[in-house]
Amino acid sequence: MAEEPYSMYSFLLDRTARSVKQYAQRRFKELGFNITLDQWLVLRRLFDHQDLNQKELAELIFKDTPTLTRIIDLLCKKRLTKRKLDLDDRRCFHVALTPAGRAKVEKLMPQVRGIRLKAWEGLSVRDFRQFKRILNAIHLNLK
Amino acid sequence: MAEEPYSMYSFLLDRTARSVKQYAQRRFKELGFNITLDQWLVLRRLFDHQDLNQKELAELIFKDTPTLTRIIDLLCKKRLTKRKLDLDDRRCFHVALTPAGRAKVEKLMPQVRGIRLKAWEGLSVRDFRQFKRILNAIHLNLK
DNA sequence: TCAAAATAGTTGTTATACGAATTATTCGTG
DNA sequence: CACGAATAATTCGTATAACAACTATTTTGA
Repeated sequence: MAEEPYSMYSFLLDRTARSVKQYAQRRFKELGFNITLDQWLVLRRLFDHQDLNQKELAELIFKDTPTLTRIIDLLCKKRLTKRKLDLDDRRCFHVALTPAGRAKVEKLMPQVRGIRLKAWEGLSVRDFRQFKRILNAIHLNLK
Repeated sequence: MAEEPYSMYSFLLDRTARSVKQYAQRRFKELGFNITLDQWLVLRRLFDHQDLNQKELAELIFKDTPTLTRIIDLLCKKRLTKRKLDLDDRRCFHVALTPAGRAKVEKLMPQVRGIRLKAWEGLSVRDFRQFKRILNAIHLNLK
């Protein structure tokens, strides 16, 4: 667009984000992971941080609480996570991996790294720094 | 993550894409546009290219045909677009703006530009070129 | 020419996205 | 202490996202 140099950024951003998600989802399916990418994000965070409540978890992965509730519902149905009532604050649940959930993260972690790296082929660490800086700047502009 | 320099790119990408969409959606609502951002994308393309069929339109905005069908359904219900049967190929519909749809695009265009530019505050044309290059590279890696 | 393949669009299912409203509980302040 | 405000989680409604299956046409290739 001649009169508007930035006009396509939001389209490119959205398109590429969906490409990445779609590719990962397809590979997850081909490899028989039996979880979605968003479910993976939750499992991965729980692997590093045990005993988060849903609010904290939602903030970590930048999703709202209704969305997180449903992801946790699905993960609990798959017996990969469990909810534990916080006796000090009975409004909260603490979410934790089950042994099966922990085993799943350990098993999938190297494969997920491979899937993620595919997108970055031919790009450098320097590119990554630029990319990160710009994405963060956009995000902060809209806070 | 120490062992994996690129590990957060997909998270940042997805988070920022959602920030942008969410911000635009909020402003659309505040300004009483009464359409979604995705519906806007369709209207905007139809403004430049009359008489596309749904397949062509889907490719332009990088969505699949079921998703586009549903967006067009909503736009037709709002009387902003109409479907016209192609007599040469009766599998196709041509989609066009109604007069109300065209008027809406003309009215909203400058406001949408303002919304879009908010995200880019403090960033340069040079940043945009980098950003575009990297997004396109990722997208092409996953084709 | 005519049956198989390809194509445009729709419908169904599952999951995510987001705002609004609701419930249960806890906090803050008078 | 009490009561209204704030908070954590859930539920609801609508829209998008992806994929599979389906219908109706058109194209193809033997």
